Amino acid sequence: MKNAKINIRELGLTKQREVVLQVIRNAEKHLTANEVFDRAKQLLPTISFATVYNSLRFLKDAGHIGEISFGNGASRFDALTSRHDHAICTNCGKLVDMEIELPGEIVELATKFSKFKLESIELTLRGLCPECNK
Amino acid sequence: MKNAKINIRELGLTKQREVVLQVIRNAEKHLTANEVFDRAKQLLPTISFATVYNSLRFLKDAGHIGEISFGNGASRFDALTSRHDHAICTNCGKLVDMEIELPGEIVELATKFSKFKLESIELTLRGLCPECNK
DNA sequence: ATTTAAATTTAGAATAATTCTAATTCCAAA
DNA sequence: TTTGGAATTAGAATTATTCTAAATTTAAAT
Repeated sequence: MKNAKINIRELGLTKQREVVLQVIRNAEKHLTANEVFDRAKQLLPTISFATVYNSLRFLKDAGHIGEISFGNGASRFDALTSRHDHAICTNCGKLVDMEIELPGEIVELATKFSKFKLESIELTLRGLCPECNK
Repeated sequence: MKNAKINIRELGLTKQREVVLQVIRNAEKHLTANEVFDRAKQLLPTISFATVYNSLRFLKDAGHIGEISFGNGASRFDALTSRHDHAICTNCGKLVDMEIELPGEIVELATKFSKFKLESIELTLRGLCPECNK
């Protein structure tokens, strides 16, 4: 057989990028770039900070991960399973994933209104998480 | 008559904060903190950068302005007229306000799902703006 | 096997964005 | 007036992210 070797570059998954993706997939919460770096370094001690950022961008552009960002502090990243929404606590910053089914008419309305070619759409709820609301 | 003088501090509107608010209200687009600073300085040359940031936080907490933030670059601020949504171009960063009426059931669902005490909820559409889609 | 060219990684510097600090000023109430 | 608390100022400090240039890795071509 010819060409038994897989061209890793075509898939775009270098060792470093794979590690970054694993870290994010295995995380119990949404990590910042810094946290991803710390964990990635445990798996691949030579990985550099710049590579983590490069990988995050690459993985995001490739649609493997999502970036969530609010007015405060660093962006956080999550594994993209499917379309989902977020709730963020205005007091402690706690971030929660939500699965809300958006009615088609809402999506249509937003697309028409903005005249944008839609890539993604999400709902963001801000408020107090149960702990902060006590 | 007693107490004819208004206690400016109770309203919270110092000269600086008023200027910042004016700048945002009069802006033809969504400004970054930096842009707000530049414009505020033209109206009130002694205003400092820190004060702009403090004022932005104050005005935001008071509900007079909104902060919009994506994974890239600086936050942007807009005058809060009423609840509204945003579309952001993934290519050029163009930011557009939208007025989409969210069905009550969606809001309810999100509130129930997250168990958060709701403060605000908004829709964010990402995609290509008409110019970038050509 | 070797060479090549392009992409990627690395380490650290540089930049951008935001917050903090300490001294000063402003303001309303006493 | 004096006073105490809040706000402002200037600039330093911190945090977050991107850039740079040299070294390395990779797949394809020789």
